[in-house]
Amino acid sequence: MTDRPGGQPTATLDDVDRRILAELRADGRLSIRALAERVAISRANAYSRVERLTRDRVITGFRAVVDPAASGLSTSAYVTLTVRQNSWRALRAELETIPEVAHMALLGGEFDAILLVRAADNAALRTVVLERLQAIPGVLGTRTFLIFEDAENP
Amino acid sequence: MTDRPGGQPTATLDDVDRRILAELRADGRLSIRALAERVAISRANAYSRVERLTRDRVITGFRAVVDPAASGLSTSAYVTLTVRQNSWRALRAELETIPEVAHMALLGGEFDAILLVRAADNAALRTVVLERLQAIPGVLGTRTFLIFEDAENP
DNA sequence: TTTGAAAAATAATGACC
DNA sequence: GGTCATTATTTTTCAAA
Repeated sequence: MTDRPGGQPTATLDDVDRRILAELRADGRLSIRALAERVAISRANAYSRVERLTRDRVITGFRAVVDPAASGLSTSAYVTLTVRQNSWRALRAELETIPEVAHMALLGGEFDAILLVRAADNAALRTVVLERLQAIPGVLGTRTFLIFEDAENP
Repeated sequence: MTDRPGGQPTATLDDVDRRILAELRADGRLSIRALAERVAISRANAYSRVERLTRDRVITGFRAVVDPAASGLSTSAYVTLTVRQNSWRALRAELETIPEVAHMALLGGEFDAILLVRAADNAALRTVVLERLQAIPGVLGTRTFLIFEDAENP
């Protein structure tokens, strides 16, 4: 059995665990009662499994999903980065200070990294790209792809 | 005041609303009590505001965040699509049937669309790209960018 | 909007099978 | 793992200011 960076052993999830995760991804506010009923296990079992999954960092959090447009973020874009070094840690730390960066990924291939950026409007997007991203040491270039429409799967 | 597709009027969010959204994005399981305390409003006020934000679809759901790697999805990639027509609705409907597609976006620029794909392993990713995505009518080509590491912001 | 009160549901724990 | 019982919290609604 291998270990993950967090130190917890890589749990082997059984079918019940997977069903619990599916239910909680669909509705993170399910009560333990309702969860246990849907997965057809006891409340105590549901309780201990959710606790274990949370402790082992399989479940990393519970979040409200907010509609970006409805909450004032009307412009979204994917921005690819070409960077000089392999200092992903430093780059990531830098990117985490930019609230408009919703998701970041280190890539293989033509682009070194790609960012999902959500901003209030085109001007704010422009500011993020030109004044924040291109100001980061090591960032050699950016390309911006405006998002016309997007959706999560579920 | 404009209307959004859903039919609800575009709510003008005040500062209290924004603080509520920030708290619930950080912890979607905050009790109304704790939320009211953190935002420094009454329970009744917190209750009615969360209800309104949910009714107006500013809050679109509550989800558990599951670590893809820890839950058995060890390979992630961004896959760009070049598509023939502008039938985004049909394409989107097709993509929604592929569970490995976590996020999809219709783009402007060199690529027509981009997908965040999370699969069990490289073989599963290959199957998704070659047998599911390239089998969709109208999809002319794909490019796959493997993700070495990724993170949400918060 | 706030505060207080109160009923119903749920969380959380422990004892025991 | 499951079941039962118990206590603490929270939700949810209502009334009053």
